Amino acid sequence: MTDQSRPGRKRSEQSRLAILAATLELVAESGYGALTIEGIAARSGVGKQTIYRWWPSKADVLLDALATKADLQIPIPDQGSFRADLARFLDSTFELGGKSPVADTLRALMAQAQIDPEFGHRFRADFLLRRRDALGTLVDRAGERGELPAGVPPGTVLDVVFGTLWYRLLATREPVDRGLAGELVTLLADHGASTAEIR
Amino acid sequence: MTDQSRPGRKRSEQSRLAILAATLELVAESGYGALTIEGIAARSGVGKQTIYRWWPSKADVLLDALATKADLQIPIPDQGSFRADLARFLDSTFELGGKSPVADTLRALMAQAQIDPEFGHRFRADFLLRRRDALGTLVDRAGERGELPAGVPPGTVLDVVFGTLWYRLLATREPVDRGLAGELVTLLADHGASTAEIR
Amino acid sequence: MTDQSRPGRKRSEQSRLAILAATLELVAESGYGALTIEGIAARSGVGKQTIYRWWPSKADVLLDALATKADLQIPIPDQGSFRADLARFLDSTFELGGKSPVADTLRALMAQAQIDPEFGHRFRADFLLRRRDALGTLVDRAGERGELPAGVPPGTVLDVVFGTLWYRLLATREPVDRGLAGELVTLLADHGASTAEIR
Amino acid sequence: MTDQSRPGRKRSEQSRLAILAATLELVAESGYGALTIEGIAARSGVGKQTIYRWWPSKADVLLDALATKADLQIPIPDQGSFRADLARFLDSTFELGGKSPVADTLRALMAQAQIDPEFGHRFRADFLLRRRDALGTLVDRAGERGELPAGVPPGTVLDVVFGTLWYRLLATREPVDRGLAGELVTLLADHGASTAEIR
DNA sequence: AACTAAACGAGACGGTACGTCGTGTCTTTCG
DNA sequence: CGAAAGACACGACGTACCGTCTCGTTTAGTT
Repeated sequence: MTDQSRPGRKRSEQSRLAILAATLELVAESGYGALTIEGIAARSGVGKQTIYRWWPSKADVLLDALATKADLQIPIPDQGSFRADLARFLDSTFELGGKSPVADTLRALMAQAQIDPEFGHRFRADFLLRRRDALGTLVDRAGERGELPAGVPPGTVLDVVFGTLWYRLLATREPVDRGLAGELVTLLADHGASTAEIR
Repeated sequence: MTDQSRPGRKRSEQSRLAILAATLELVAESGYGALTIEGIAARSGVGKQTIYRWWPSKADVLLDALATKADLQIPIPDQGSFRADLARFLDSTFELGGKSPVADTLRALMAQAQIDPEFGHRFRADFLLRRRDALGTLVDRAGERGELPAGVPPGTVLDVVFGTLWYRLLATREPVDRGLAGELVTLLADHGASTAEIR
Repeated sequence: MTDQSRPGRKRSEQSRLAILAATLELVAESGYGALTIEGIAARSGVGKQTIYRWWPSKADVLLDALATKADLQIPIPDQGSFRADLARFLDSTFELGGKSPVADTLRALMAQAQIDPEFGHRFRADFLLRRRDALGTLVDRAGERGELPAGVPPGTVLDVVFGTLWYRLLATREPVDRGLAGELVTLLADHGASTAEIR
Repeated sequence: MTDQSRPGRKRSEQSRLAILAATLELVAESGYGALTIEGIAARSGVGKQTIYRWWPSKADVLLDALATKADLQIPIPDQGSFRADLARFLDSTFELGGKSPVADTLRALMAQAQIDPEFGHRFRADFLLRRRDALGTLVDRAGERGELPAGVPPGTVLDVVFGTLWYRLLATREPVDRGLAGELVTLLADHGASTAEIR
């Protein structure tokens, strides 16, 4: 398969982990703006070439570090109602991504994705789209059940949810927490329900 | 005040405009990632010091260039209903910021605001908050009239609107156009109305 | 003795020759300054370790290549007179070392001998001294016959001969040919003879 | 002329001297093989660019350092006889170039001239040819007076002198001193004279 | 009109990081 | 166990920009 046994020394898992750990440390200490390949190599006791061999940019290292450290798996709940499913999804998403170390990293990655187009493609495909698809499953189910707000396509519902989340991260820096989750649920999932009740 | 007549040569408006023009040209040609103070100085035929004298960073130059070229003024409509006001606000906002040269610049500035904290403060205060406050006026009026969705504070309405806009710019790269405007109006302004009508 | 049958795979003569051939090719194509162990290994289809195992430096590889390709044996003539012996020695020496591919290599080796002291020792002992000793035999014989210029010790005669040769190679880049050979013979071997004739 | 006043900051003489001094120190401490631009910059407290701006290679820096520190001017004696002039020329030449710090540097430069063809041209034109021309003046004068060995063109006399000097420096590492000077005078300048006296 | 003060272009400066190349070593698989 | 393949830590390369600092020049007030 991909793991075919070739001649030559194998990739050092020890170096890989040292690089990812050093990257997170450095970002935590001095911020993404001060992150350099040179610095990662020095901190992790690794040659620069070893980094360039396996990652195309420092942002990719950071994305890998984030994915390796924080398990970014997204549970896709199925509790019968969009209201409940969305609430649970937002709670676990905000729990993971709303707090300082992870939130800071996400901000930096989204920023770098704007500045470096090649990384932008990778970030969208490997990270943003995955999470979007996870929520997309919930929203599609809700659509089939008629639980979505009228006149708003499913894709736009996704944009509203993730947009609000990212806007708080990037622009207002207000907390991304249960309060916001509740308000989004109210906006997107309660209306249909209450309308139904009215009928 | 600031315009006090001091001895010495005055700031050269010609240089200022050359710098701003060169900045926009360079971003359009090669993207923000390739923008350098060195390059701006060379393109505009100006000494580097002249740039450092008047702007704290290249992102500030770009923000200035954007503000000088594109009039970023936001009309604050008042047509009696939130539905109409929001629609008009979104139309003029998307008209301005949804198209390529301006949208690219906004992306870059939002990115830089994440990476350079000092610029981040200025960008939020000088750009993001101004636009937020403009919409805030509409939303506050709507709130007094009871036109907002129940259970969603005004601030969150703002987050939803701008969040969705920015998310499309930054993450999905789907068009930010009248279609999206209509959907947001439906989501945020129709519900209360129809509810009111039902009653 | 050295050829004793030891356990393990034997040194590959094929690899050895491929390395030496690749070395000469690369020097001919791009000059000694561009010669690298990495390049030799790539060109010859050999692992770097195989080179490091058998030669202490790239200059040693080149010296080996030169010795293997061009037979650097020096005939030591004995025709009864210093004049005739020196002439023949110089002719065969210049024939071999005065022309482009060999001369270029000799220049590079002499250069490297200055920069890398360890190779310098080997180069002097294995190459320079051998040739010097060959001529030394002739000069010693001439000394016993009283054919050397008065007041010039045998060692200095050697320095004059090889010095002039090397100086043309290294500094003036003028041809090292029969003309020069004749002039050296005149300078070093004719004087005593003509003086003898005058008496 | 060349000193035309151009706009912009002037070259820093302080940096120039610090670079040249650091270069000589480093060569003296660890040898030319360990000399790096990086090291010179670090030792002299200068940016690397400042070195690259003014010298094309580290060998050029070293040549400049040698020329600036040791006055390499060559007095051209004129005492009426080749014998006396040559003796004086060799004495002052050997005095300057035969001793350790200068001799080591000369070895390195001659070596680098073989490996880097571009530096080779400069070294020959700026250093070797100058010294050769100085002695050439003496030899030409001697030629007009009939003081040169018969059958040996003036250019070859120069090759013999400098060749012997360089050969001792590069190959045998025997001292380059008054003894050698005397022997060269005997070989090249006594013969004609004594022959003349005999007649 | 002379003087002072600031902005200007040009460009050298000390730095930092870049991404690449080559070194010599080590590890793995194959013959 | 030699030899290919190739990953590794290391160090230097030469370049690009950074932000600062002279320079000599130009342009305004202020004496």
